[in-house]
Amino acid sequence: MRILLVEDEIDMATALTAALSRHDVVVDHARTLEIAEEACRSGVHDAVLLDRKLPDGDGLSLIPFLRRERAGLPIIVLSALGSPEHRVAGLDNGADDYLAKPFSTDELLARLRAVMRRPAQIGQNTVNVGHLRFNLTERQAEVEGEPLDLPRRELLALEILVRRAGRTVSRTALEEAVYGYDDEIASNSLDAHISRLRRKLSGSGVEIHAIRGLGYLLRAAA
Amino acid sequence: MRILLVEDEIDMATALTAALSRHDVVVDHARTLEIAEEACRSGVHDAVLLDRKLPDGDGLSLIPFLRRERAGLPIIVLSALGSPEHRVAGLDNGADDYLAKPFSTDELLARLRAVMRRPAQIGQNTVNVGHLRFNLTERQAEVEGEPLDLPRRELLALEILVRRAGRTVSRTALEEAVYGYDDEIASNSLDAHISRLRRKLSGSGVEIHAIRGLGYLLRAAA
DNA sequence: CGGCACGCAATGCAGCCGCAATGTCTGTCG
DNA sequence: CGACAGACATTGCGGCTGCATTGCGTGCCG
Repeated sequence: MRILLVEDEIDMATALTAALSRHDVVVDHARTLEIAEEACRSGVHDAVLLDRKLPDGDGLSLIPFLRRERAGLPIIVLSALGSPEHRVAGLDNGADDYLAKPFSTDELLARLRAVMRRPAQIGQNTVNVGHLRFNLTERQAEVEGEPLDLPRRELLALEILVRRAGRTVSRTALEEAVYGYDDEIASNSLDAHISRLRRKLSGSGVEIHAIRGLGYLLRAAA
Repeated sequence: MRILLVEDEIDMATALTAALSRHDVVVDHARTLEIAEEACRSGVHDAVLLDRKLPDGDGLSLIPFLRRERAGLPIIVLSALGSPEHRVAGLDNGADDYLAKPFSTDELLARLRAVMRRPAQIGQNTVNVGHLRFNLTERQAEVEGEPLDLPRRELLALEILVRRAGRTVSRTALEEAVYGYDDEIASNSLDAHISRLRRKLSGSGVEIHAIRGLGYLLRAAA
């Protein structure tokens, strides 16, 4: 686990870093909003711990940026401003949790864990099923790190199946995704693509089931 | 928004219900773990507020059940036990947030909002009966997490039975749902589907009763 | 021109489902 | 109380539909 700590007081930062390190959390430290923005761009962090009183503004003002950059990134506000009004402000500005200083390190860690265990890969653009990983933005599939080159139609079919992994996808929905609206296909060529996909996915821990009369369904192999 | 409040102190419960109602939150109140379990099965709630000291045990013991029943359902623990150790215990038992009494209603509401805006609870339009879970939007049945693949007609029959779980469904209503309006069936094939369904549902804690002359009824096994 | 993608058709196959035969139960009536 | 009738349960069979797979031919691209 690697987190970004946005905090200007050095003592606080070093103490927190030490405490978190003892629990195998890697901490990157940013002293200002500006540095934090920069650090966040790397996209390597699993969560953000955010102080409010910073040299260049209120920590809360960073949240919209974080949400735009990395929707779903857990954000916990750490602040000496601990009144209910402050807490509400923090949460309603988009933070996932708000912890008033002083706090116990154990509680911080527990809240980190709580916030991290929510359904991770939503808002994130890669989906894992079995040993298959599918990057939705780059439209790239890989099996156990090995990139899997697929022809266009098969890729499109796999994409929609993966997007709705574990749920049945109707045949028409698949056809729409694979062929688009323009050219309608009057044969079983979709079945052919599925067939080839299956072969290429054998051994990836992923199965494509046919639900007779309803469509197809992709899921992790039993 | 509709939430389940698990709390045994009547004063606390009524005060909370009143406060939440003013913000358009519908509150269902359960006084014990047992009642809470039952209420949760309906699957209508968007979040759970959980007290710890309950007549029949620690509220935390309900969390595994909730997670099994409705993964991703937001859970906020409300407790007079407010030490860091207690908080850590609550969070590490699977709660999404932990709020020590006394707390401000505004903060509770803010935390509710925070916890609810997390990856839009995947359209969980799902009904639980016994160990059977039926996802109405995806038309997918599963028993204790294990997906249950059903052929079309059986699935349609199960769907309408589940939608009206605990109430009898007339034979004609079933036929309409299963066969549609077009082709009328002149035999007992519906009975056959029910029969096969029953076999596949054996051990799922669900029974399909025949109400002689009236129709069928699905409910949790005794 | 060689390779790849893909539409298409042919063939094979599995399983769903309608159907009917037979069994079981319940309520009613003589 | 016994017998019958009607309703539901269960099971096997078979046809037919819909999916799987493969091979071929065409067109696109390098």
